[in-house]
Amino acid sequence: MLSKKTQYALKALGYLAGKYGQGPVLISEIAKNKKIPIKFLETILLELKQNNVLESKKGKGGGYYLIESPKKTTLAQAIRLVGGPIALLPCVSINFYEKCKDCNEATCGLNKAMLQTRDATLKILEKKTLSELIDG
Amino acid sequence: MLSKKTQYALKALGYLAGKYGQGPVLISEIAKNKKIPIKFLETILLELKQNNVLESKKGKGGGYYLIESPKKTTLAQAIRLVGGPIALLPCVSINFYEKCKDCNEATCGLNKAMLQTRDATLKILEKKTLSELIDG
DNA sequence: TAATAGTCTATTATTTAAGTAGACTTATTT
DNA sequence: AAATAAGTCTACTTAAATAATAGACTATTA
Repeated sequence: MLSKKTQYALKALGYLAGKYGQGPVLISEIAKNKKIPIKFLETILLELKQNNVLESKKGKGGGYYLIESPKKTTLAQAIRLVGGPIALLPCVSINFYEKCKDCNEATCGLNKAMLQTRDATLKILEKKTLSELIDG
Repeated sequence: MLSKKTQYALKALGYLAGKYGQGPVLISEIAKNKKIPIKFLETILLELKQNNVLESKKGKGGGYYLIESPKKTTLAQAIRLVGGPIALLPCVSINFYEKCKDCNEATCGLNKAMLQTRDATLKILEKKTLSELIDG
């Protein structure tokens, strides 16, 4: 299961995808529409900005907005940006890999099963983009 | 990512699958071989017993063992038994379903994407059984 | 220069993971 | 049959990670 943080990030990105090209969007607007705790959302958006997905503008008329077209970012990329592993186990994670303490990956049946599910999941998440998160 | 508890449960079940039909196995033996904190493992095995997957025998010569052949339990079932959701979001989980606060599932693109990944994952995990977790 | 809106730092709450202590049960030994 | 050893079972405590809150600070616009 994705963490709350990752879920909120995807929701927020989806909302911003729907407003792409229309200028900055207020944090408070995103929070209200997507029912996300505003202070938590602040830190998430800031992190997405530091990862060069979003840009922000301060002061009146400010807010956050997508730097690139929603079609340029895949869901797999978006999930990883906020620290969300996609694999079900660390030993089959590409970006959050950790070796198992107890098993030999070459012979471990669990590793094999989880590798297959990871590949199946990635096949989908690497095809879909933020543009598919737009409502309607 | 599966919780530690779920990961440990799968490891332990795999170990017991390899010893199926050979009588009770000590908690301490499983813990040592699978590098699982023994007290944490105790509670996990107890839960699996209460869910009618394992049986135990107390006293000297005691321990835990699988009730049924390893081929009878799928990985999907095993993961769910110890409270591990398989889906990436609550709104697409079969056993841990929760409605989203902010979206209409019929039109939500995120919901749709996550449904697809869940189905792809289940397709694999419902075919594999505990017997495939046996080492070697 | 006043109001607006993002940025940063610190703190609190909740959940999950791990560890500890001891009671209870069964089987073996004498 | 009683004592003891080997094991599970129950309750409680601590630690770490995740989630949520509060408030001061900085930049921008009008």
